[in-house]
Amino acid sequence: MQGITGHELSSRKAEYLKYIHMQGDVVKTTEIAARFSVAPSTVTKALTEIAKAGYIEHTPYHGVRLTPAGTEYARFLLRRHRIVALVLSRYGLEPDEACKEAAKIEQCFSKDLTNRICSSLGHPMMSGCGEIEHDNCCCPSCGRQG
Amino acid sequence: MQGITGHELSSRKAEYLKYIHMQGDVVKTTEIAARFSVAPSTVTKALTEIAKAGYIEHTPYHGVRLTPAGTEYARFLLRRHRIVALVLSRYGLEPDEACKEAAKIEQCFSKDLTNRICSSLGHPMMSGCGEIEHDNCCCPSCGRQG
DNA sequence: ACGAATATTTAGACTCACACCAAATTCCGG
DNA sequence: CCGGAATTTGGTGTGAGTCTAAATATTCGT
Repeated sequence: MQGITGHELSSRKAEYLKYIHMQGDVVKTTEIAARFSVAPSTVTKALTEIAKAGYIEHTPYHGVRLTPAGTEYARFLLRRHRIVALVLSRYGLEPDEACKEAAKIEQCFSKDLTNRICSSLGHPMMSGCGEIEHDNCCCPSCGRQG
Repeated sequence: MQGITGHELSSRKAEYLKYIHMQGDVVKTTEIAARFSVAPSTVTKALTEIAKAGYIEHTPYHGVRLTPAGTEYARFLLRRHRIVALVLSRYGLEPDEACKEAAKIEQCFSKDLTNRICSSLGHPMMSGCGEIEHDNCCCPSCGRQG
């Protein structure tokens, strides 16, 4: 959690990781390919690289599963998404719009920036996108740790 | 102004365009290359493409100058930058930090999103980054037009 | 347990954006 | 008008993402 900058994975790979996290347990290549409307081979290549980065464990032909580092990273991605969506909702966007727009811009927010905003908002527990977990928030000034 | 989405130019080209706008009048290839620390040939290539998109007029060996469309686009880019910086400053970032961080994330903000935020903020006239011009704001609900 | 259908991976190729270098070209001031 | 400086051209390389076709592995039904 210390080392995360928020830019370890490209935005596409981050999306895959978030999806894997949301599905929980083992996720198959085809499932991801269908969800993102890309060829299975595209997913295999990305998965191989995400695995090389240490966020997932890839058992060829049998799917992937998050590693502890992957779980931590996915939680950060989710928290970031929700924080960004929450910010947007403060500028008049409806929850679902905020969520859609957040998905388009969240990849630009570093972990530090996310944490500063989170902190400034008083570590909110909810956004229009769902509950915000602060397990890995580690904003320097954050009292919440799990 | 009607057609701008905010994603017509890649972020790198948008930076070049903003720089050209800030310099005013004719800008030379070498000047841009020096400012961004890239080889002149890299700039020439980008300039050719920006010209093809209609935002600048490129007279080979003599530099570039914004077209009316380019001026309009650059103004949008500048307004977007300042709006984003202003938003960040509302979450505890100091003006210069807000400006730096805005530079990193602004390219993700579509014109529509920028306008919604601008509108929600009441079409502010200033940000830590400078004066915000609403000439081309054209937020549907915006009364300011120049 | 076998073979077909399905799922997955591998290999090769493409695009786009960005960058570089070296060579050719153009410009400009003495 | 000539040479140095600026610029452009042309060729290359990288990284991310995508695709197709072919190879390979798994799974399921009989």
